[in-house]
Amino acid sequence: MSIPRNTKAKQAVLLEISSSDFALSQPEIFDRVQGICDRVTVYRILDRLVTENIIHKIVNVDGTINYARCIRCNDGHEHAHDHLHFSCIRCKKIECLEEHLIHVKLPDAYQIKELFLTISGICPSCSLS
Amino acid sequence: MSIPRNTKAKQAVLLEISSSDFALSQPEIFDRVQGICDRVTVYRILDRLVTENIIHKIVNVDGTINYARCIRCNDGHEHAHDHLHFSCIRCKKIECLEEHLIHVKLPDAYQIKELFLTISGICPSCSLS
DNA sequence: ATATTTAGTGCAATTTTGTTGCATTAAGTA
DNA sequence: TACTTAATGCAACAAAATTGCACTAAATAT
Repeated sequence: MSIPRNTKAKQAVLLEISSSDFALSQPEIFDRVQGICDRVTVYRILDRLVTENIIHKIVNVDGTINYARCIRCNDGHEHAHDHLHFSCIRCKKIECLEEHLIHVKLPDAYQIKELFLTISGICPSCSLS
Repeated sequence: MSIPRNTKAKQAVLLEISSSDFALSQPEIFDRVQGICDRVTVYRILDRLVTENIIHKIVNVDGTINYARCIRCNDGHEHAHDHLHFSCIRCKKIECLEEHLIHVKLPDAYQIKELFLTISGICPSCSLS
């Protein structure tokens, strides 16, 4: 297995994801690192960060893919994604609600790898306006 | 509001979805009704079937969108999607596990509309091989 | 500090997926 | 059988993601 390098583009992408309080899509990330690198590079960096267990991939209820830094991903260890995501249908933002862990019991024949619970609705800040 | 018509293409699409025991993607559906109608027509039929509450849209953990006939959708009534989907990472099939209903309590500021719980892993038939 | 190795990048081309406009067709009803 | 308009086909377009390949630059060794 190859040794990952800490490039300027990778740092910039990770910084944007880390400093956002909601999950970002590839176009949003590319927009925020404008000038730093190519569009294709953003795709490749995101793929690598996911396989390195540094960020995780969240699919919105409309099918758009978003990326967020997972609190428990910081150590780069293998882990299960077993918490809740809230997907606002108004502002389209996705929040990780880490405190809500999920436990589901299925028949033994099912080998569970990850849990993805996404709740769609109106988020608190959109509820106000 | 316009009155939906029961066209040959619509029937064919619905038949494929109904007779499959796992959720199908647009390309898979188009493949199975090959010759019956255009690619664009399949997109439009799927959209209509979703708004008519006859089928429902499930987003896979890899972002691909799949369509399935929901047991409780048969009457065409408005309803919440609050059951579990199992997404096999090997065969890529999605199963609806209707018997597992989910109840989550969030702070009042969150207005919940729909719940999407998708569990990824290896399905029983892939476990055997 | 310089050379070496190869992970990472940029660019162009391509593929896949989904959308839109408009003329034509056909399902349901009168 | 004629009429209304929902639905379709086709072509063009747009967006999103992927691939190949030559080139660049991190990280390490010298």
